[in-house]
Amino acid sequence: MSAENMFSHKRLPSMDTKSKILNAAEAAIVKGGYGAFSFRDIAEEVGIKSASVHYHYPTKADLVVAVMVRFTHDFQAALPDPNTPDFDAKRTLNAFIDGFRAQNVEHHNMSICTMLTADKHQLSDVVSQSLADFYQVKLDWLTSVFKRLEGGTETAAQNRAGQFIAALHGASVLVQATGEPAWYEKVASSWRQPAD
Amino acid sequence: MSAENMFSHKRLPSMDTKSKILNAAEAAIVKGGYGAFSFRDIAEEVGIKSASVHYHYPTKADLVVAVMVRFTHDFQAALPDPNTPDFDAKRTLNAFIDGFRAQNVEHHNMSICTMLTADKHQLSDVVSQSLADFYQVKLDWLTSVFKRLEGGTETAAQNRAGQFIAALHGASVLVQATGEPAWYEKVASSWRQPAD
DNA sequence: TTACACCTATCAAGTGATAGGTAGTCTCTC
DNA sequence: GAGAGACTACCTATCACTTGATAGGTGTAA
Repeated sequence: MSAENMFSHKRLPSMDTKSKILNAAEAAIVKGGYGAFSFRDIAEEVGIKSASVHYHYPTKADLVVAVMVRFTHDFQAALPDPNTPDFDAKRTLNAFIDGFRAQNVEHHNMSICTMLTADKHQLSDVVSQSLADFYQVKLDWLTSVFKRLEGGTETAAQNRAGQFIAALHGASVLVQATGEPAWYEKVASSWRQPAD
Repeated sequence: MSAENMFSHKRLPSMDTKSKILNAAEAAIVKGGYGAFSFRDIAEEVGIKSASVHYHYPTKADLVVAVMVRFTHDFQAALPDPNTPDFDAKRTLNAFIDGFRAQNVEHHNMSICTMLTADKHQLSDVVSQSLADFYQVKLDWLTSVFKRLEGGTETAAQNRAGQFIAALHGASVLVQATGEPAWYEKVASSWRQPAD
């Protein structure tokens, strides 16, 4: 999978109900977090009744876990493998920066993981775990990328991965809070890799 | 005001009702955001009835704006002036990093501004504005600090301020999401200033 | 006939907000 | 200095509404 496709795992308009529910829930979480959407909101978006949403996902925790599991899976599937000979670390990192902006900043949103993290105190353990799992996947992959990019120890690469994630997430907070999308590039620019 | 006191604007235990309400609301927002607390929660915390909270702050928007206005005011009052001769930029920046950790990370919370930013889609305009105002105060001050610290153009210092804020906020997201407080220092370490 | 995917109807709990009452205190006037 | 009025800071009670969740019915397809 090419680096440009990392964030472009779009869904087709016509899908089964379960997927439509997950799509609606994912969009709702991105927009307002865990507490800001209801089963009725999701139901209306999908075109069914709220009881039918409960049929597919009995509780809200079930629903949100399912969203995070799918999100993590799709995210992971879209990432190029840093352990292949033709892996281009610089291009991949730049593509990641662009992808993050395209998915979050340009849609005037924060990432689904930042939103759920903010709501962590009201999440059940299963949901918290699915969130932590996603961050682990992301951190592990970025650690490999930075190891390819800069060499050094595992710990050093891990720290760089954390700093990188923090920068992008923090940048999207800044954009949201100030309403000035330009902040994203100002923050991300220090992480952009020059072309060979 | 010394750099060490930037984040230590603590309230005394006995205060008037209005302040108690603001204290309770601030703590509640930090814990769960805009949607995760009710007038009844605040009332119980303060020891009055919910109608009495409405007496002091008619609507939820009024209450949250008051919280942010007080927070911004106290924050601003606690910042040392970067335009004095004896201003120590290095020490101030390190103290800021420590203060941010003490107030947020060590309490297993994210900052009140990150929380409200995540809820931005459900905030009324006045609340959004009070949030944006706070970020402006913070960015302006940090811009001055970085100008003292590194020199360069206004724009360069502004970018550095944004990168710095993003790093700290992103770090606290990472800490919350993973449950590993160590991430804060790993991210913040790259911003720490060596002693003279 | 059985499983599936929906539905209607309803529940108890919690929400922000309002109306209107009450005790205490302050201030002005005679 | 006593009484009247107004103001303050609470209260009880209630409103309309939304929430997550459940029970139980309906149609359809294998």
